[in-house]
Amino acid sequence: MIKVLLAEDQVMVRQGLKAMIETDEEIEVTGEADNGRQAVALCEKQLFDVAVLDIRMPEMDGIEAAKVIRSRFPHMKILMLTTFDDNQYIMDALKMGVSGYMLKDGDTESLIRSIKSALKGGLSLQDQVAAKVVPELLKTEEQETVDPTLTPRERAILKCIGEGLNNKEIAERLGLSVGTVKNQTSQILDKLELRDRTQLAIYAIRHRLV
Amino acid sequence: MIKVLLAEDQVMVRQGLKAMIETDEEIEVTGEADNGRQAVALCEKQLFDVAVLDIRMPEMDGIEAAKVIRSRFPHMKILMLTTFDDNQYIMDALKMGVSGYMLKDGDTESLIRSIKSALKGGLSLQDQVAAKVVPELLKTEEQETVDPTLTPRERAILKCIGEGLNNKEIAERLGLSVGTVKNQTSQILDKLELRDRTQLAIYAIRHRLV
DNA sequence: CAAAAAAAATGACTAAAGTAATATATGCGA
DNA sequence: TCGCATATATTACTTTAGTCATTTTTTTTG
Repeated sequence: MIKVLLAEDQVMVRQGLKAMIETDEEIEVTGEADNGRQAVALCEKQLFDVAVLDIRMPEMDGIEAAKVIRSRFPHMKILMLTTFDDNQYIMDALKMGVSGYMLKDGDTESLIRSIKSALKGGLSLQDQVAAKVVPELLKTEEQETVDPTLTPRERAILKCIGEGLNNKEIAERLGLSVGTVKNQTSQILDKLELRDRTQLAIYAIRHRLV
Repeated sequence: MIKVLLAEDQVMVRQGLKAMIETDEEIEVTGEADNGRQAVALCEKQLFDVAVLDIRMPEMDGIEAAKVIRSRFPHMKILMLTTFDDNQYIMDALKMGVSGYMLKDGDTESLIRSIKSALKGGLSLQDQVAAKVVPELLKTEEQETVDPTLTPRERAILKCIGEGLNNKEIAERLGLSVGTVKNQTSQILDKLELRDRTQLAIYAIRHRLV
């Protein structure tokens, strides 16, 4: 039997959710809370497999509660429940490793499916949520294009600078003289309209050369 | 009626999928292809709403096909279908903006749900896939902790260095003398066991001070 | 208030970075 | 093979960065 803790401040909604969840005979709601603080308190008295937490609650909100539960009862899986697909909340929740982020307007089945999936290590994201959050996450991944007028050699040097090497080390690694490295560096500075190697290192990192 | 293009090289599997999809009376498979090239060719003759593409196909694989379809027929939604939850494929697919990444072992319903969701702008990720890919995406987000022995002033200087300022500029911005900035910089280098400001800039960026 | 601690400044120095003009190779097409 | 372009080197020079010992100023605190 899967033991679920349900935290939601609106009693009607909570009862609805409870009934909904318990239509599945493998799941039982063995604890109910009005707010995050109560939820945490319950965790200290009883054992649960999954916590279903509303994001917005008085006293202690769902994110805070999730944080506490995560650290004190690491075996528990956490599903966040919300009315809004607020971007910042989603990120915060995902960062702390919740097992799902559900909109309340979803159907019965999907909540039940998520509870079971959570226990198997899955992460349930409703399609609308995923559509919003994945591009956001990918944004940091995409690299800006580096100046195409840079020669391969110049790129190599730029990469070295981005690794924090000094001219002597770069010369050794690339089999050049220190003077050449300096000259090339000047070239690169010219092309990229930057001033010194520190700015080059920043450029290299921001353009994911390193 | 939703028009679906189904590309999958194994005929048996394809027929199975087709039957599966067409249990829903709103959806119709109006095109079938053995490989990516055929799929693209079909798109040029017929109109489809959604393309369901197997990742691994002869001639032109699903990723390639998706890329072409994405650019030539941007109104079409694309769902990737795969046996394996291969990380690299997932990333590639997500980057090009597919509407779903499904494992073949999923149930009938979920594929149908995904097709409909795709048309509404949703992104379907199965729980196992999401559980794998989201932490991967978050990894780049999480900041490493900066050395706690740094004083606020030192942090400020480190941040400036990370922005590519030289000592004079830092002195002006923080209302210090150039000499002080140099001294402080030496301090920071000592604490972080680094050699020069270029390495400091790299440190600052990697630790998200800038 | 006065001693101690912390923060900021100075000056003198060395090392490294960056600039610029010029020289020397090295490869490649006419 | 000549000549031209490109890559690499050399040299000499200026500027900036970084070190260190020491001093001044400010802040803290007994």
